[in-house]
Amino acid sequence: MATTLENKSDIILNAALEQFAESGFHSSPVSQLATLAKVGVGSIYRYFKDKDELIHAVFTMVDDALQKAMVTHLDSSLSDRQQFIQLVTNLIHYLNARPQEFKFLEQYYSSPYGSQTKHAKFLHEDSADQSNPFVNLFSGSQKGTIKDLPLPLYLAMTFGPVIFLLRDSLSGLVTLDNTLIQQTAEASWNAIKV
Amino acid sequence: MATTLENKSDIILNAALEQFAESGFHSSPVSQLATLAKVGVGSIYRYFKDKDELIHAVFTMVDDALQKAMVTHLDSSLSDRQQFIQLVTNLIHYLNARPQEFKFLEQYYSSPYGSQTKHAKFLHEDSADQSNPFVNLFSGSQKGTIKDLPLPLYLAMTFGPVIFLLRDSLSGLVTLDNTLIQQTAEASWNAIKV
DNA sequence: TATAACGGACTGAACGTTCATTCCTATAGA
DNA sequence: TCTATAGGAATGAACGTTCAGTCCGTTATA
Repeated sequence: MATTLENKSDIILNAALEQFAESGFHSSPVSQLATLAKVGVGSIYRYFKDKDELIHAVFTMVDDALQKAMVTHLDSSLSDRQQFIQLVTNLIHYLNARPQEFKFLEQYYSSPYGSQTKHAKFLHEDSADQSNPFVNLFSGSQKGTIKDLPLPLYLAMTFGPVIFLLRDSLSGLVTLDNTLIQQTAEASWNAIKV
Repeated sequence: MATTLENKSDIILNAALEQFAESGFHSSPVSQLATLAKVGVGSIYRYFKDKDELIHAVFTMVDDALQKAMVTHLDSSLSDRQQFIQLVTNLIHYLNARPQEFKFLEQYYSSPYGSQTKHAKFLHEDSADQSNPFVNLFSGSQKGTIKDLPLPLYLAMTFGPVIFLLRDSLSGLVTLDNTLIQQTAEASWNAIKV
């Protein structure tokens, strides 16, 4: 028996991502999610307690993939500068190619759902995790390669501009070509380097 | 005869701002707005065609005030560096003191409502407006004080980090004291200066 | 001045619609 | 046949919007 390529729960999650990104949480009736997923309404409630749980599950799926994408090719043999630019570049390329994921995250974070979740990850437990290449990078201040600034400011200078640009790219105001991506990564680096 | 301090339309707008910031557009029934504004439901529909128009009107009110706040003390006798830092500082102080305005704007921009509106202002008509101190500032590349970069990147480096930090401040992850504000403004400046 | 009629601002109960969720029937696998 | 899974019509709650009636300041009349 051939196993289905995706199990039903994943089919629902991906349909939900598409619909949420397109129409927003509140203009995405469960009935419509069901139609898009080619599934009965009832089936959605077999896999997810309610619509809220479904939204959180989509977030987890999207966020996990993003975390992985961010740190690819980020090995510690590279200079701090190279690592930083790699990270920013990863982030832009990944999200710019995935407007649905980006729209979903934007919406999630600026809604009651994401207000708790947050990227608090970086500000708390992870800070102590020495195996996280991301955290290691920002300890560069001890090596004298980046300024000694509060962690939240590193994060703001790294992610803030990227998010802003991605928004503009998504709405067609900007074309995020390789030149612009490189300029962005370097400008951010200049903001925090010594 | 003493005129009322606020007319009814303003009372409704302010109540709506408060409620929207607190609960989001979709968890703010018109009936609740009416209660908060101490007004009958019907009165809201005397001043605004429907809920959508009310949301857009709140945006206009908030955005106008923000635009003004941003360019205070921004006269062209100051150096480009000083002007830039003044602008970023203005922005942070203003919005950090007004969580409702900030939450509302965040929500508005990442919703179907704001997807059209956008800050496209800066990218289009205003670009030619020589009297706008904001636009003048970014022409500094011709004077050799800031790098020659695409306008969208200036905007991203200016507003991106600020928005990111304000989010963290709002959720209590960061305290935006004067030191941090100054560090932020300077880091952004370093990103774009020659 | 005293009284009556007018008209626009205001109100909230009622309406129709939309939605999340439930529940019961149909189907497939063992 | 028995059990687990899927489906979608039915349900009831919540919402945006309407509108018939009320209120009250102003104007006209005597």
